[in-house]
Amino acid sequence: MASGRMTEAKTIGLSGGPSGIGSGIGSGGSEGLLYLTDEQLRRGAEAMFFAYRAFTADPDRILENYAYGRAHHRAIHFINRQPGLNVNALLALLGVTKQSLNRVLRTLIEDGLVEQRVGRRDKRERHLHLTEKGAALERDLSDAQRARMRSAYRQAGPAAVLGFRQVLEAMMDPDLRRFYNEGREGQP
Amino acid sequence: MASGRMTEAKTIGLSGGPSGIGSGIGSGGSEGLLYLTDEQLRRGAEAMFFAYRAFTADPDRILENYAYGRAHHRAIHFINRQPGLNVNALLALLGVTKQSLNRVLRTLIEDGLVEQRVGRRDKRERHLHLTEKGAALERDLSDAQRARMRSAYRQAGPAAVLGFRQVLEAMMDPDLRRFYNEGREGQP
DNA sequence: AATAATATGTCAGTCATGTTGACTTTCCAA
DNA sequence: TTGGAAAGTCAACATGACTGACATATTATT
Repeated sequence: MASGRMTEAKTIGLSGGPSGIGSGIGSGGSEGLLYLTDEQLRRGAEAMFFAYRAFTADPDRILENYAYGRAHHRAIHFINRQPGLNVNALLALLGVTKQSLNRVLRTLIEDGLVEQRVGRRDKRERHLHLTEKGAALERDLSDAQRARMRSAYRQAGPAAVLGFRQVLEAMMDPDLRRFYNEGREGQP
Repeated sequence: MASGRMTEAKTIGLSGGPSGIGSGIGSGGSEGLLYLTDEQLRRGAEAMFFAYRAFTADPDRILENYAYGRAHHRAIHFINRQPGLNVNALLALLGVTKQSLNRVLRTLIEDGLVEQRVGRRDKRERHLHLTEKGAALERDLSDAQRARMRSAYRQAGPAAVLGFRQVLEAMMDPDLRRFYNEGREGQP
């Protein structure tokens, strides 16, 4: 029982009217910059919120059947993406403390989803790998997540997808953007 | 002290090499659907994760100075967006239980950021409004968030922004998409 | 060889935010 | 007048963050 989402929670059904907050933009000139108005940006933020919720909902549902949560999913994702990475690297990607990661990692190792290998060059390091069992869960989770992504990509089309990724990339912290783009400088 | 993020947490500094997971796509024909490969979709998911983290980081930093967290931000956002909405409507937008919302809402009301007005037609309903103080915090928070969004939008350009929003919209749950689009069927 | 620094792991305590379940009060509507 | 809806509350609990302190290997430096 990891999450246990949405049982008492209400489903939608609004009532009120519109609001009208949006206003001018700081940086002068009217050269077709309507997409930069406060209102447009507020809408973008709201879209991020709603989309992210949907984006995490499918894997969360799967995780409920295990004793795992979103934190486990993230760890599994990055270990799958970069097999053999060490704990510090994973820590940096996840942006949490080692105490927090440790709890997650311990259960994954105990349950035989993740394997630690002592570093050859530096024996202090533990290199992380998914076991076959771990890889199986990873596939389950990312299949579920990809299903929604694929459907959204299809609906929006390749040009939109390109823009989607450009904006997301521009939003990231530079260090993470670097990691995100690792080994594929060519493709946009 | 709401969040208290990033003090012990590490900064980036990776080591390992690339992985190479991506594979074929389920749905046959090679009609320029390279953007739908598993690897591309995995990358999209990762981009969502990194971008969302950056997206919430700025308001989180502001919230640290108050006794508030992200949950308060979300409540304030929607009350600002749709002044006068009732508790049930807010519940549906946030997707949490009323007990969970209540805790947040109570502190916001006690601290004088949110005002409840008894419904005129239905006196059971409480319509929620931001006070001047609440509106001030909302501006602070959304200014911070918008700064990053604006910068990302500028870097990516109007065409990318259009695509960005199309993909996010396609990812949302239908009910929330309806709310998201409320009162602006015209504009894309 | 001794010492410092690094990588990892762990214990203990706290906090924010989510959850269930049970129950009350107020009020609308059939 | 009675049933149900909207709101609010109490209590208990889970998860995943956090801090601080400390232990153990192992590598790097002096």
